[in-house]
Amino acid sequence: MNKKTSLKDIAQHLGVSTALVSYVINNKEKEARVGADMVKKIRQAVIDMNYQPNLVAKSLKSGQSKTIGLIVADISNPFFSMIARLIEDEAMKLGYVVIFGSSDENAEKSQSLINVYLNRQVDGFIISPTEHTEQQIRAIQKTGIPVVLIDRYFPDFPTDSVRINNKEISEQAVEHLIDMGRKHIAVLTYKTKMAHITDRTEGYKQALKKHKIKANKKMICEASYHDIEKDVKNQMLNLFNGEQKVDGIFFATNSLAVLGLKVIIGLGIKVPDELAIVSFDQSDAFDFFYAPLSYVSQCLQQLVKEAIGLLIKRIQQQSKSRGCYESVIVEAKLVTRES
Amino acid sequence: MNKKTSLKDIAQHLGVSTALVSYVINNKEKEARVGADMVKKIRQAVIDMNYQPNLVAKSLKSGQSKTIGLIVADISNPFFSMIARLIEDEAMKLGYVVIFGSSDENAEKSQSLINVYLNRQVDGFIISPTEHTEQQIRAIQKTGIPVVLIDRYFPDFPTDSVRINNKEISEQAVEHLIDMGRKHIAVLTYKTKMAHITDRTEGYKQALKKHKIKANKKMICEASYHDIEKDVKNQMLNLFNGEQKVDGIFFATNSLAVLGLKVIIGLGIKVPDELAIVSFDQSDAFDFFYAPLSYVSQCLQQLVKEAIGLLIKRIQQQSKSRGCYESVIVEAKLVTRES
DNA sequence: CTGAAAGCGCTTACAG
DNA sequence: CTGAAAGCGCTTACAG
Repeated sequence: MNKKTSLKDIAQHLGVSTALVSYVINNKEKEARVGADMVKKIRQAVIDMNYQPNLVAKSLKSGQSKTIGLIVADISNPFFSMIARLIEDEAMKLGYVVIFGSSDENAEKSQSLINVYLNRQVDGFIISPTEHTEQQIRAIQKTGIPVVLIDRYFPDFPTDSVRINNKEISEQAVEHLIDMGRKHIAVLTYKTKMAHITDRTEGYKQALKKHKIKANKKMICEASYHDIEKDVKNQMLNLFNGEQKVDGIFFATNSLAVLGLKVIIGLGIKVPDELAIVSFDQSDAFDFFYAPLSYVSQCLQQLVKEAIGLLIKRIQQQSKSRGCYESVIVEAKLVTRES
Repeated sequence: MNKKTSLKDIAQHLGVSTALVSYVINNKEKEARVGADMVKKIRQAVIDMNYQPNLVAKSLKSGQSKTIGLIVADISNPFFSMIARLIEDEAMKLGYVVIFGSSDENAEKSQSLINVYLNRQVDGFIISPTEHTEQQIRAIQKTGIPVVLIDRYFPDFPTDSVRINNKEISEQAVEHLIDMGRKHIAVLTYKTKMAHITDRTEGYKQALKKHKIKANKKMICEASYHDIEKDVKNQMLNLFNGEQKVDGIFFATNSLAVLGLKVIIGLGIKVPDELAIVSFDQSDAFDFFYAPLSYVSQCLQQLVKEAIGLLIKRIQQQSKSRGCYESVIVEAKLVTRES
């Protein structure tokens, strides 16, 4: 358990002040005009004594923890774990470490995660927020610690955010179904007020409108986050067992698509003959479906890159440019396949 | 950007020493015999001034960062992201935060993650290690910081570790295939020396031996981590296009199973008529396969619970019991379905 | 019951 | 070119 060697240990060992050692370690020997032989001696001692800086002390002194706090709905959801992975890579490159937490679509959990992160002095937040957390985000902003929303956002609320063009791409997706000759198109979405989802429903409506297809409330199926399996099942069964014909469906997320597809398989509905499908995002599962699904492809890599870029920029400019926020929209694209 | 209020601010505001405030905040007013009205005044000020402790300073002083460093092969792999999620939940409950990193089966990345975590003074490590990292683990142990291996382990190397009974459950899985009347059973596994995988191949061999089925090297297919898609494809095509009959296959992980199944589907092989299958772990994808797969189910929840439990125990007993390590084996079970 | 002070490991103006 | 010293925000023996 040989205690870790500190700056002081090296200084004592060499009979010099800690200041010298600190300068050399941080490669500031130039600025501090440390003697060349002193530099050599110190560098050697650093190696000999296997010195490892205590980053906690450094953080306390510098006020920078070099830590990013990540909050998503659920890190075990493939969509978010992929985002987490990409954030990790980008952050590491820049000398940051990522701490993560899952809010489970629960505003209280979100708040408690934020509190923990604040107390731990994270340098910045990347959050995919949950309903009713506007004030939490606002509170972070007030502290002056940068926060960038990713994927999800609040349209009436000024924040830095990075997301895709949900509405437009959804419109395109549904238009694709219409182009394939479908006229009775349903959508399966979440029961939520979050804009990234309602935008998708909006896009759906707009596509119908554009092509003069009358919207029908029954064709809009909503599942709650908390009872998703049961809800999807019920909604889908209602939809396909109703008197209303359905020959196309748009899934607003891949989790919904995975569950929805199961029902479709269970009902023995033939894709694409009886039903054409477009989904959001990819899933391993889709590859096992006999008709490869058409889907909306978001470039998560780019999404993350923009988010980290923006966050780091904010961290560096600090307190300046308060109250001036940026929205980055990454273009998603439609990949059409057999479904 | 109203600077955060510190202990000192409160003390000054009240005209008392920081010691008092510290005691009250940490609920040590009893031990320190702080006056009741003083306690009241301080508690009020803490609320009024919206005091939030600086955990970095606390860490520096206490030597405890209340942080756990998690290293897995790839956080975006569903197996690991599920583990991450469970670790997060357990850790949070205990007041710990988790920082994560992906080693990509690369010893150098693993080392650099470990270094970063050490410098950041994590209180403990949970690692699913990569090949050739024994010495890295050893080095952590030497520092006195607890490390628990999860899922993967080094058989000839003393560490705390939590894992399943890979060999026995694999033997059972293959025996199940034999019980179903299969005699020409292949295994698809990784090309690695890591014991959690080789144990599975051993279990396979043992099952054959027990039932007096001659082993055949050609039936053991290995894919490398780094070229998994191509390797699986080639190996599987070789296997099924060879003159050797194959009527059963055991997939050593779910990633392998997902890729392997695609080939099987591509070749139009009928499951279970022509080929019986047992896989490791679950996947969303399997639900879309026409014959629900039999699989080995590991209880990740329990795995994580044991791992965190062991880690916390080590953290608490600190330096004591050096060189004495524990291996916890969680029993996996075989779930048999149609395949 | 309360305060003054040292110290965790580091950085950085300021002297000399 | 180098050292002494203050300070980041906290805790905790030690006096009184």
